[in-house]
Amino acid sequence: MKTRRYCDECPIRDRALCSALPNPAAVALSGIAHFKSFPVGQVLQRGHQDLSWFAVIVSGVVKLVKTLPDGRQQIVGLQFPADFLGRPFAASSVFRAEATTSLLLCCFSKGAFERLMQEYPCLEGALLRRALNQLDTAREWMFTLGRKTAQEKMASLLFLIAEQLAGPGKHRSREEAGLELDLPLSRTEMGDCLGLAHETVSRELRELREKGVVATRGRRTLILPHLGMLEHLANGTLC
Amino acid sequence: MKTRRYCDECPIRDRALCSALPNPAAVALSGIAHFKSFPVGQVLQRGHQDLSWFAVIVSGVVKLVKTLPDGRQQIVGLQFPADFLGRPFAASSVFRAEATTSLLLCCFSKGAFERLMQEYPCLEGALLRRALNQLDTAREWMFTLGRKTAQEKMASLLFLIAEQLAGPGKHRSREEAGLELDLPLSRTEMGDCLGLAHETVSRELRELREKGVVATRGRRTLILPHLGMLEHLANGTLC
DNA sequence: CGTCCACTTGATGGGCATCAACCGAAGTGG
DNA sequence: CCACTTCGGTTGATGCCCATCAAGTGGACG
Repeated sequence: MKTRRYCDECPIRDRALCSALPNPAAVALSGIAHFKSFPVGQVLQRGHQDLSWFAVIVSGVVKLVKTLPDGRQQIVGLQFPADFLGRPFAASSVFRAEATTSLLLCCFSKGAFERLMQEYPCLEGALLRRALNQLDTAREWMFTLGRKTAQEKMASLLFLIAEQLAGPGKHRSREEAGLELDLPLSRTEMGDCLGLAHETVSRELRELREKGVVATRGRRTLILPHLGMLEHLANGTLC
Repeated sequence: MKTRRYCDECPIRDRALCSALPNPAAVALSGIAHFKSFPVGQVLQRGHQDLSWFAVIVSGVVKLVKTLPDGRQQIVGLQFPADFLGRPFAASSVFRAEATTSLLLCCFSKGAFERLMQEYPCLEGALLRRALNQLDTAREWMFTLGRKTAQEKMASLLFLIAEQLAGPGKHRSREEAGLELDLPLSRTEMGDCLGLAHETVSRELRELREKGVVATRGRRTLILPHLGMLEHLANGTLC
């Protein structure tokens, strides 16, 4: 479950937090890191409970969820490989964090990480850049939630997933036959991202299939023959 | 329009960025600061255009807006006194920033501020704390947009505004007769915050008035006789 | 082979958008 | 100072998008 690894083999070495640090800080960081793996559905953090670790996602996807006592749920963040997990400067987070796929994390203990932050202030700078990017992403998503139609929402989500999982440098498939990827979310989880019912997700996915923008194989495999079209649908710049 | 002031008189001195800095950094920051005022509706930043300044809001409210070519609009952020404006580490912002009230800003030139960030790394830490709080706020709002009813949305917005404008230490009114404040937003702007039509905002406001949770005087004055009730309505923990 | 669960598909209804008319306050020009 | 315009806001009528309820399907797994 808990192992040390050499950073040289790390698949996200080029994009993760550590890549943004000058050498001494990166080496110090690697000194306190441990790899851990988790199964699908593993709860990494309960809401309003304190948090004794930080981590970087090596592979897999994590959802950040807010739930109301009456059962209403909304996914307020998706974290992909190279993203940072945890909430510096707060004992707890108000959101629940849960693995939507099997997961490999590069973990740091809260104490050790914070000591490192004091020693190497550049770490704060690197975290700031990431936090600001997350903020931009969250705000873009607020538009999606508030103003887009169900179909535009679905297209937006699929496009976002495609960008993250098969983005620059990660060609999981031959480009010609269309991009192919494994969906890291169930229909219900997609609905929770978009403020939609899972039935609506299913229906809109069918619509997209009938439009030829999307194809599916099984429940979790998605084929995107025309990313440009998908992006236009997502942004309402078509029709 | 552009004046220097002594920080001692600054009404947000206790909460703004500068208050989080050790003395030398705070003094250096004050050295590059200039006060500027702007009228209602002033556009501070066009989307996708570069940004040559940073600022802290001294008084007034700023909205961050995303607009689609077809006219759909969503307010993705509200910035209140003591909040930071600007987007470090990016030449431009994708969002438009506009004053929803008359405004007083404490401005810094981008270059001078960035030089200061290199000299005093603690500045980055202070910005990181603020960015993470903004991120939490944005994510809470994503739940509101995705899963709440129109009435809960209205209650959430009024509660958020009340917290910001009359929060800890800012008693604008006698507590007994109910909290009283000036709304910094028009009906349409409230709709743009909530993903609602302005007609719906108007109707839900009437509902809240009829429930006795809210009273109004004129178009912009809001009276909140029962903040606790409002909070419960906002969170769906009533009914 | 049977059970379970994620997913799909259909039927119905409600919440909110949209369109339209009206109102009052603030500003404008004569 | 008053008619006119403008604009933000309110209220009503209508309809559509999507939630909800319900039933059915198929794949995964014991």
